[in-house]
Amino acid sequence: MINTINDALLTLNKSEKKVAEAILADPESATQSSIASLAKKANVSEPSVNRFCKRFNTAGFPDFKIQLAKSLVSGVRFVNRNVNPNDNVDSYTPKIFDSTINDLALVRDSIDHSVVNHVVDQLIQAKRIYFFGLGTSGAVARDAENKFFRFNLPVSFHDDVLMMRMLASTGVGGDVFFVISHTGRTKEIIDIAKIASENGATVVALTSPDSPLTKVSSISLEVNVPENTDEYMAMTSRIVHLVILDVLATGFTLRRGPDFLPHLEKIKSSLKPTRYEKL
Amino acid sequence: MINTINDALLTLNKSEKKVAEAILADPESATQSSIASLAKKANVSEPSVNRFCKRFNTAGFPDFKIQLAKSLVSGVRFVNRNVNPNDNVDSYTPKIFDSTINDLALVRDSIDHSVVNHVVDQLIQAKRIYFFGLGTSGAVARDAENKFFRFNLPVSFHDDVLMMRMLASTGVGGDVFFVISHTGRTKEIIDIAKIASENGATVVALTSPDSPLTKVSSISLEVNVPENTDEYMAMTSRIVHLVILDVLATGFTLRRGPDFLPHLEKIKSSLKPTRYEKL
DNA sequence: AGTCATTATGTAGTTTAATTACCTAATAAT
DNA sequence: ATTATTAGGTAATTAAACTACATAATGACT
Repeated sequence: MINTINDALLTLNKSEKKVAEAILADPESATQSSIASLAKKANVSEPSVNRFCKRFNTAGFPDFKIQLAKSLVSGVRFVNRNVNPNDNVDSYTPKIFDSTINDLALVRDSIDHSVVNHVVDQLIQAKRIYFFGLGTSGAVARDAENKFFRFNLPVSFHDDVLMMRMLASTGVGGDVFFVISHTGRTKEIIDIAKIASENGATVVALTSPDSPLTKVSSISLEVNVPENTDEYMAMTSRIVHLVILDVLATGFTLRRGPDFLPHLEKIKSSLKPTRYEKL
Repeated sequence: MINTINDALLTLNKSEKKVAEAILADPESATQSSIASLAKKANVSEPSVNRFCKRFNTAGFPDFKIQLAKSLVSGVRFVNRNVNPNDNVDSYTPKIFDSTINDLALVRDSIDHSVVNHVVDQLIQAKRIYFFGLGTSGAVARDAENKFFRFNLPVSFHDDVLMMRMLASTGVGGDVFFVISHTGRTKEIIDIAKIASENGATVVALTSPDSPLTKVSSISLEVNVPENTDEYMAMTSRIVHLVILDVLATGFTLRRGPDFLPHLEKIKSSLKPTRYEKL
């Protein structure tokens, strides 16, 4: 809801914009105020508030309040301010969390489930899976390896472009090259994806929409995370990527069916002797 | 809310009980109906509904509806949070996102800011930073390296216990060993932290509360993420760890002050030639 | 630049919803 | 059985929300 309002900000009229800003400034209190008090706060008339509500496919103000209240529950909180030089621990800590949560919620609501399903199809059929990533995405690829090796099939991650290139050139049908790149514009990575693709291997891209990487891939999981314009704010795309890999791993496990669970349990319990018992 | 109403059922009057039952029969529709229609449905008068609402510490019927609506959102998400064998893409995808978001929101609201600040203190003073982690936490450590090397000080990550042990044994004051472990019970890791600590180095732990690791560390960032009991659900602690490292990096950048920003910009732009231009 | 069309916004009135005050019925205790 | 007390409903009041209409602002086309 908050995101919807935020997105609509530019398309709104002057007074509707005022209403939007009044709500965004303190969404929680908006859910508890009357149409009159909100109108006053936004310096507009009551019907303007009412029209604003109807614009967002709600029956009216009370219904809007309920929708808004609901949307606030999920832990998603709106961040209208970026981290700035005057922030202290108490202010920047929740900001970082909120912006991450916000991005996750955005992707949760926009991700194409059919593509997810299609990628799971490919992974299930794979004879071998390679996770490729550079820099930050290298850490994501590493995490993916750690997750997917549990499925009892040859999995590896690589963050060395020469290695990637060699592997891509020896790729065959049945191999899945899972290429992770935030920008999708890294030349080396695109080259490598192209080589793998030309060899008949399946190339799955986890990247941003309409990037050059998507054009040389068999399937693309396109994630639209707003670029961080300010220097202080962290890059959240890698977190979103990790969660998407969790989703894929879950889809994979479900496809494998319940007979597969003992195998996972075995891996889990293999670590027991390395740890101190819980009291 | 639903549970509260359910619990109160026995203590309620006859007509209030009718109201309660009418709401429990279809809570979702209750949030969308007027006091009149709900009264009619429960075969009571409107003031009875109103009295019912006030009994639950709400301002009145509209406020009650909002509270109820809120509780339904979180309730539904919480109860159905676990992935089960009957889930399909459309159901497991938002579940994974939601559980991650929930955990992030929990930690956001519970993390001790003074500890965060203290850790930033230590990192700022560090002559050298080592990030240690095994398995999944290895990927987190790797990501941390990628983030902190930008601060122009010697940073490395390690996922090899022998290497860690050797580095810990040569640790001195001014070194910060940043040890990441979800459980905080891995014997090797605890040994290593102890060695580093005994050598006078600073040991920062990113782990779960009251774990053995916290006892051998100088400072502990304690993260309480519910253990994943079911086999399907992914481990979200590593995501929380990554966000906490984002928070620390942000704190670090802010401490360094605005004079440091050009340095970060330099690193950022160094990657330009590796990428295709954005159209 | 002026006129007309269109959209935006506010005012006032109407309707609907919610609350309060009060009264009657039911229950329980003496 | 009578009275105190609580429960519950009716009706009146108040407040909130919505609608219809009027005016203002904007923009397009002479």
